[in-house]
Amino acid sequence: MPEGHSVHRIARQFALHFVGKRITASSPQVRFAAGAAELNGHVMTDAKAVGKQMFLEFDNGLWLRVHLGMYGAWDFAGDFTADAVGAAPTDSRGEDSITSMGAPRVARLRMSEQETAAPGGDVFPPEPIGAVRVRLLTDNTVADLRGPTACEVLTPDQVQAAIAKLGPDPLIDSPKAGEERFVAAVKKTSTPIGLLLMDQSVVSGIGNVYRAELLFRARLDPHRPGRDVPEETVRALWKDWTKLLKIGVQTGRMMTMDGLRGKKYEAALANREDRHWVYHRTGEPCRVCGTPIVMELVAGRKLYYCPKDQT
DNA sequence: CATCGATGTTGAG
DNA sequence: TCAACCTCGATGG
Repeated sequence: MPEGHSVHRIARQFALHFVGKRITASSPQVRFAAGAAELNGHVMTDAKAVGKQMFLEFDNGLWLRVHLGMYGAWDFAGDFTADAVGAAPTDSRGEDSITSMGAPRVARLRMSEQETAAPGGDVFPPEPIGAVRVRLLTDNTVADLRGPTACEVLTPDQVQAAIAKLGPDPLIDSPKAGEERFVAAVKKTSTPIGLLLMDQSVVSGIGNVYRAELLFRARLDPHRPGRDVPEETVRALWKDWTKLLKIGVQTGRMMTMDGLRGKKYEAALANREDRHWVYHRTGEPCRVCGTPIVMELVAGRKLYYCPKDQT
C-alpha cells in the first residue's frame, strides 16, 4: 500500500543488495512460474522506481515490472547493513530494530506500509511468509514478493512504453522538466485538482495520503478545476511534492507536518495520527483554524480537507 | 474469530 | 460507477 516514497526505498534496497549479483528466481504460483524461469540464473543489472512502479533489469535484457497496488509487499531477509535499512530504526509498535549502525548484521525485514525489521538468527534462506508470487535469491539476500497488482517480465521497449505513460517523478525527471510537464498537464483540463494529483499520468507517486496533505499545505480546494489553479500554486505544488517525497524516502514515513522540532517531531514519526494535517482526521479540528475536517468520497477514494482553510 | 477497510489500478457495464 | 484483484492489520463480538 505504498505511495511513491516506499517504492523508491525498495528500489534502493535492490540496488544495494541485488544489483550485480546472479539471481535465483522462482515462483510457487503457476501464474508467474514462466516469468520467473525467464529471469532465473541471470545477473540483475539495474533497479529503479518510477512513481509507484519498480523496474528490475537482468543481463539477458529483460525487465521485471512490479506494482504493489493496495496490498503488495516485499519481504527482505539475509545480510543487510543497518545503514542500508535507512533512518527508520523502529516500527510502529516501538519494537527494537536495527539500531547498531555500520556493522553488517543479519536482518529480516518487511517493507510495506509500516516497515519493520527484527534481528534474525534464522537459517538462510528463511521460509517465505504467506503466498509468494516471486522469490529473488542471491548468496546472502532474498526478496519475496506477495500480493502485487502487477508482476510481469517485459522487453526494453515495453518498459519504455510503461514509463512513457507516467507523469513526472521528482526523483527521476530533472526539476525544471518535471515541473513544466506537471504545469502543462494541470493547466489544460477542467478536472478537479484533487483528482489530478492522484492521476499517475499527470504526476507520479502521489497517493491518497500525500494528495490530501499537499492540498492542505497549499490551502487549495480539492474541487478547483486544474485550469483555474493559479500557475504559481501549481508550481508550488510540484516543489512541495518534491520536498515531501525526499523526506519520505529518507525517513520511510509520510511526514507532512511542517516545522515540528524535537519531541513533537519524534512523536509524529512514531505515531501516525500525529503526522498529518488532514488525512484520516474526519471531524477532528483543523490544526490551523479548528474547523472540523471534512471527508468526502471522490472516485471511490476518501478525500480529506479543511472546508475553511482550503479555498 | 469474523468482518472491515486500506497509502491502488484495471476493466466491465 | 463499481466490482475484482489480493493481503493482512485493526476492530468488534
